Amino acid sequence: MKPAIPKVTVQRLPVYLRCLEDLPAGQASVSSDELAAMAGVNAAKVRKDLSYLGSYGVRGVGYDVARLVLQIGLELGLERDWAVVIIGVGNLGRALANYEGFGERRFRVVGLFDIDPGKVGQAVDGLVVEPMSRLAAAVVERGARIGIVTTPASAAQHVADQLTAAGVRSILNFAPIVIKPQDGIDIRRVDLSTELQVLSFYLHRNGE
Amino acid sequence: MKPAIPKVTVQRLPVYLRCLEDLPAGQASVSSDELAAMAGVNAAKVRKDLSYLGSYGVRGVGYDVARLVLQIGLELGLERDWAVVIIGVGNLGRALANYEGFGERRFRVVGLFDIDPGKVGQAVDGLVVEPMSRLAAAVVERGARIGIVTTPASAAQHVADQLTAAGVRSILNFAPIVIKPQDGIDIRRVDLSTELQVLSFYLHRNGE
DNA sequence: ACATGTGAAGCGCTTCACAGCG
DNA sequence: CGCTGTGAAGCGCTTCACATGT
Repeated sequence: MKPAIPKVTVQRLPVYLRCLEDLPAGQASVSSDELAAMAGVNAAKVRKDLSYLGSYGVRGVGYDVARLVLQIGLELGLERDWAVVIIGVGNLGRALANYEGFGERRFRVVGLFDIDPGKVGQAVDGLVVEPMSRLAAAVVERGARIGIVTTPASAAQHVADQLTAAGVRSILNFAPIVIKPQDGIDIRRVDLSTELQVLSFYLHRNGE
Repeated sequence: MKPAIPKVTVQRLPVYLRCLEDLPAGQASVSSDELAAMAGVNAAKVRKDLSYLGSYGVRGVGYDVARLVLQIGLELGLERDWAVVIIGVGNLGRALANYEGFGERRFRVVGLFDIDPGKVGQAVDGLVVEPMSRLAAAVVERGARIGIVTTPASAAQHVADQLTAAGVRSILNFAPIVIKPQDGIDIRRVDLSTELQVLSFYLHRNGE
């Protein structure tokens, strides 16, 4: 059996994919050196990462771009659509609902939900905001497997539990709190304020 | 001299800080076990991480909450204001300009810039969108050291170079491209679509 | 000749396990 | 006794260096 792909490699695959798509249209082949420069990593890492997908390079030449794009897409499960629901239609939820980058990768936003009756019924990017009472049924009907949480911190754990109960298996959490996943549920956290604090640490340390 | 704090620890400090602030108001002390449960890590990691700050725990008791909050804040450079500029006033840029979470940590948004003349002059969260021609002067005048890039991918590298030339030392990049930093410049990337692709990988791998 | 693929060494972080101390 | 602080072991990722293959 193929060895499991290391977590860090999984996180870099989308980066490589993006770099490959940014290559000039006519370029059929790419070397690990070239890809490494684009992705901001070193060449050995590129080769090791790609080797987990199998041997798709040609010695003395490089990697076939089209084949590599296909293979990374297959590995990431991008050959199919993924239905996504967004919970919390504040500024950030609205921005994500409108974000074109999701559609490019076949992530379809199939539902927007908010607890605020004042927001329910509003149209956002072609969807109508629905009440939380509709969440469970909507997740099942529309086959959503991914939920994006953009609620305030105070609501995030409860919302994640509701998503999980409804059948969502993966959650992208923008709320500034650590959500405790139930068994088998995969949660990724994006904390905007944390990112700035990390930058601030290094500014501070470097004498600012 | 105090040993350098590992990168991974730096990334966890903001999480601990948030957990400490979420404790009940009356709670003066917290154990590594309790903090670990809140932060979603194990207790040994908490103790090791906090030991890099110095010895602020009391054996048999735990950590003094107020003292730890202060100490982490000092380490992260949060005792002062940080001026931040945002480049690219699309949906995401607008959402970030309105994001209250930055202000809580004394990150002040002091400028919004966009290349689109149609956006220049618009008011967003108390600020007026300015043209790119004002960027360099504004960064200097207002002492900005952090830039947030929410432009399309095609503009991001050029914008980052302009920010760097103007005196910004750290960049938070939301554009879906790897920006090459000039020497001494610290760049963090937040790629929303990448996050979903990582989730998709594990869904796919787990049989969906 | 040239670039991949890969054992093996190197490195940093995680976890263990217990000494140290209130 | 309870919980922190920390050497040391364990583990996974990175990087090297070169054998491999075209």
